[in-house]
Amino acid sequence: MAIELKDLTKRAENYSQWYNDLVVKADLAEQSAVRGCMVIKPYGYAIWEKMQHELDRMFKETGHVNAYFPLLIPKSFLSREADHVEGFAKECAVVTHYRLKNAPDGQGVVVDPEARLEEELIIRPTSETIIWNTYKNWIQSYRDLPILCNQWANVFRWEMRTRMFLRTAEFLWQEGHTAHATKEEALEEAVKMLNVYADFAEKFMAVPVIKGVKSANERFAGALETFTIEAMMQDGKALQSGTSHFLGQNFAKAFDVKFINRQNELEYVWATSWGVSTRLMGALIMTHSDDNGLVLPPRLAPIQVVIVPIFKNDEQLAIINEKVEPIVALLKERGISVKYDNADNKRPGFKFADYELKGVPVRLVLGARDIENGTIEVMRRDTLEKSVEQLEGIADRVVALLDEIQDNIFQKALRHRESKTFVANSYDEFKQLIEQGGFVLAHWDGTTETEERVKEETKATIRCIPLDGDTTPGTCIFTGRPSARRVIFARNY
RNA sequence: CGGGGCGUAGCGCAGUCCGGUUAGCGCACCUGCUUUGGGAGCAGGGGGUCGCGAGUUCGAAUCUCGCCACCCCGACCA
Repeated sequence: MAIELKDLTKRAENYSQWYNDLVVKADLAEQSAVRGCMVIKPYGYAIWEKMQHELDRMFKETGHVNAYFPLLIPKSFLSREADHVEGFAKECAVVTHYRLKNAPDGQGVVVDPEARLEEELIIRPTSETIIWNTYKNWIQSYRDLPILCNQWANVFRWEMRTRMFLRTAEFLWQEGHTAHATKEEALEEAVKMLNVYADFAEKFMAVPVIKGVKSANERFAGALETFTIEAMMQDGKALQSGTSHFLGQNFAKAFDVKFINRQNELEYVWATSWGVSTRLMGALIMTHSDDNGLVLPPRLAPIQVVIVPIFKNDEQLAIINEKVEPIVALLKERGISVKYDNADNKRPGFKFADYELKGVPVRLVLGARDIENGTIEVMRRDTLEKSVEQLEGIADRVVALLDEIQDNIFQKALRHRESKTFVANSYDEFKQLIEQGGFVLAHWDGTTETEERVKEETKATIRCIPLDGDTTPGTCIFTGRPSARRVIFARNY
């Protein structure tokens, strides 16, 4: 991990540069040889696994079950829903053949032209189509509803431009796909899952989010309504961190999924879909990290506590080992993931810097001095503050400290968002505020046309129409026409 | 897909303009000794199809053409 400390501040000035140079090297991910795809290294994957674990638990608590659907989708499926195909057609990878053969010139292999597929297959950019094609066979009666399935999978979108974690060609995600007997129930489901996402973001990732509805322009291809959670990164740009879609009967109609309702009438099924992806890793990194590296929320940190011994020889280490053992046991008892790094091939200073880079929330240091005094050094990653404390009862204080860190980084991110959230009452004011970065609350006349014009002129888009907050009507900053309420504008990733 | 940049050891780079000893430097790696409370010091050592393919030339990391990949800005998107 060849990170020059003196370079970090400099790198932080250019966020993307920092992001790639520091975070990628911090054992999280690296570009693979495949265009726009990423390798997530073990430490980074461990963070994703923690996220998966918590989300999966929350999905199950809300009555969902996991299933798995095929990676390859017949091309014709994509064209069934008009908006959907328009939204995804431009970024689909297509499988055309099923066999290779030895090259005629003996050099390597070539695609066997004899093995052309009758119908091309699309590598799923999202699974609505193949899932609804399957649901058709699962649903006959209102008694078969609702279907509340989630899938953990990879998807692939041939993006023109990729960005590590935020927009890779292949990414990991979960996609929930539900089927309901009534519109009300489907809408309720979409909102319920939005709330699950918001809870996860705030309680586990310690990332404050704004829940809202997307404007027609930013809506998911094929949805009637898209709900979103929007987070603000440290540079003031917005990041769409999760979406939940009310799909109406669009996919049911496209795939002819009908059911007999209680009145013995044939009716189309109502649908939702919702997803979060490895983009959340990007959100986590870009919300909390500092010049020393990652800052992970304790609830998602693969290693929550690291213990570093300071010793000059084996005898000293043996004494420290003895002291550390019960601490490790006590912490594990309390469900804390703890690593005791007593390797003698790296010096303490190196370990300190390394675990900071990896974002380990709490570091305990124990040396001969502490053994003598019955003390232990405690360092918290969020503030980098060190304190010397009594060894006695340290496990309980560490547990409390982890909670404190979790809360502190959330509050810090919240304060940051609040300090960069502005109200604009004129277009001039709006342009100036957008330029300095952050969320700008402004009145909008509700038209796609206005949104497009503002985007062209300022690069800012409507991130969402918030579900909560001020609903006082006013006049559009751009056209002066009536506006129902203020919406959030920002530049985004 | 348009504009710009870049590709040389695991990582970061110099060398390229103006072709010419054995392709360098820092970090990392290996060995030894000394060190160990904030990224250790000294000594020695290993590691390269210079992105790929053609071409020009007595000679190419260096010049020409083609291709590929990555980064940044746009358009597109989670």
